[in-house]
Amino acid sequence: MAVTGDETESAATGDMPACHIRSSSSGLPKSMVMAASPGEIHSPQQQAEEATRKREVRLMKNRQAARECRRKKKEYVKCLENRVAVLENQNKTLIEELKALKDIYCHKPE
DNA sequence: GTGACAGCTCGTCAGGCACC
DNA sequence: GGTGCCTGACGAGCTGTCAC
Repeated sequence: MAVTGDETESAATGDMPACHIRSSSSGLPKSMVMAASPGEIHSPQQQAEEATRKREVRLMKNRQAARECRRKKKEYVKCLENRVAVLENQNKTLIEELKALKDIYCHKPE
């Protein structure tokens, strides 16, 4: 069986697979992460630069988050497709089994 | 060759949710 | 409340296919 219990559970609840590990670091360049403290900002130009920098950091983080989100979604869909294949096989086996049992029962001498 | 179309990927925005 | 993360929705750009 290729589908684990956890996957079965998450599929039943509609959640993503449990194999996802959340990374603590953002993966951003240090130059983007290091910010001047608010106390150091005085001029309107510095404030504008700070706002621009913050926006760039936010966009970069969101870009990475979107990539990760899509990767997880693909993985989830793959899990579901595997599960469908497994269940279809099980179904086929059970139908064959039922057919065989019916055969035996119908031809049983009285 | 090329224009139309469908399908896919990516970046961005907006809203919900959890945590503090 | 403020902040950060996650994800659905949307638009833009790219690519493959098909009819002409």
